[in-house]
This record gives sequence, structure tokens and C-alpha cells, in this order.
Amino acid sequence: MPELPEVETTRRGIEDHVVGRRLVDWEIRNAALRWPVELPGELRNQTIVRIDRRAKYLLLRTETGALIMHLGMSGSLRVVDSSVAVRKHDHLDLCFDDGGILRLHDPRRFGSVHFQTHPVEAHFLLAKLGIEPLGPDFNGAHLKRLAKGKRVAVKNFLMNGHVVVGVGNIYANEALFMAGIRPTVQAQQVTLAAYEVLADCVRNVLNSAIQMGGTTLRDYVGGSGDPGYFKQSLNVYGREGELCNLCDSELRSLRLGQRATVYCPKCQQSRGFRKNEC
DNA sequence: ATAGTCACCTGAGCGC
DNA sequence: TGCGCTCAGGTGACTA
Repeated sequence: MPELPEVETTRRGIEDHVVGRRLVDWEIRNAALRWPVELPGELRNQTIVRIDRRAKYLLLRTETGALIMHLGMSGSLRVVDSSVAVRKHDHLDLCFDDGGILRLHDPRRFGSVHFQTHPVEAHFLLAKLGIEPLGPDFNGAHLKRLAKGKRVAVKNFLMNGHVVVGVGNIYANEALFMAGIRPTVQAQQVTLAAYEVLADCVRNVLNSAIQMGGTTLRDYVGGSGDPGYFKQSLNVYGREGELCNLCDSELRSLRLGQRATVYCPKCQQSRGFRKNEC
């Protein structure tokens, strides 16, 4: 569920309710997330000084480190008060001094929660991450340089967290459509010019989704409890068999790296000859 | 080093 | 209504 825009939407939705609050207690109802949840005693009574996002991780920074949270495939966070009934799959409550509770809901339990003392970025989940797609260093030259010698499909390349973080299946499909690049082309075959277009498209599709509050699929709900509206503007994801919004060709699907891949056979001819509405 | 597969887990949707 | 199957937004670990 949560891809980068959903995580960023969550970050924005919870930050005003959490930053500046002191974490007075917590309740772990089910510690069996992707890694066992164990929060150290030193975390108690620390104040959340800032919430950052790195890739799809939320970093709730405290005086001595940070809570590192990942929402996996099905996770969501909501700020509630103690009167709100606990639902199935509400695995963790973080309880603050103002009575607010940050509640983690995650049916599939692919998410994770760790506490890491300074330096937070040394944590094993953060140490090897690639660059941020919305940061200043993400551009066509970066992609072209890392693609050298890579025969893997460009879609898989784009979803590789060592290359660029935060581009999940939905937005990889969408960005390749907008750039007019066939998802199956070898990464090394894509030209620098096409990678420059692709980098722009990745940025644009992520920013657009953030502005609309993320993509609502199944049970995703942002931190504010409001659903996202980006799903309505998806061009290819989930639309196999339907008609291309640009040329009326029938969208085709295949599987790449066991993930659903949808593309327009006409608009995405090859390595990116044309720039679609990006 | 690279590329491909597997695993973790629950729930929704489908055909029968 | 139920059973069995496939699929789903992620990603570290494992294998050739």
C-alpha cells in the first residue's frame, strides 16, 4: 500500500499531533511484525522533536535517536484518543503526554518498528538506501551512470532501492508510461535523454500523488483519516485491458519480477522516443 | 557483482 | 455458504 506518497501523506498527517509531545507509554499488542518489535526503556519520556521520511521509512526523532517505522504493504498510522476502540490488527499504540495515541494498524504485518540511537542513519535498514527521488541529486545522469552494464528490465531497475528509493510498483508503472519507455527494455539500453525524461516523470508523478494525498487502494488511509484521491488519475496501473488515455490503444499487462506491469504498446514503444504528458 | 526467486502474512475476489 | 485458488501497495535474504 503505502508507496512514498502515502508515507509522506502520513508523515504530514501525524506530525502536528506528535511533534513536541512526550512519549509516556506504549502498548505492543502484537510484536510479530517483520522483525520483532522491542522498544527500549530509555525511549520512555522522550519527546518527538521531528518527523522525517527517508525512502518509505518514517523517522520519529527523539533526543537520543529515532523510532524507525515502515508500513509494509498494508500498514497505516492514525492519531486517536483513548476512547477509540482498538480494531483487529492494531498492533502498537504510542501514547503521548497530551492523551493522543499514535496507533499502528497493519493486517499483513510486513511493516516494522525499531528504535535506533544516534547516528540513526547507521541502522541496517537505512544504511544502504539509494538516493531520494525528490532530492537534488536524482536526475537522468544518475540513472544512466548506475544503469551501465545492467541488463535487468528498466522497471526492475527503477524499483531497486539501491538505485533510487521510494518508487514502488504503482509509480514505476506510471512514470514509465509518462516517459514513454517500455518497462521491459534493458536498463543499459535506455538513453541518457530518456533517463532525463524518466527522472522528471518520477518526480512529477510522486509530487502529484502527494498533492492529492496518495493513492487509495483497498484499506489505505492517511494519518488524518482521509483517503487519497490519486487513484483517479492513474494512467496504467490496474487498467490492463482498458484503453490508453492518450491514444486509445488497449493497455497490455505482463509480469516483471513477479509484479504486475501495465503499459501502452503504442505510447511506450521502446527506450523513450516521446515524452507523454509528464 | 548481477539477476532471479522466495519468504513473511492477511484479506479480497473469483470460479465452482 | 464454503472451499480453494490467485492476487495485492514492500523488501531483505537467499540462490545460481
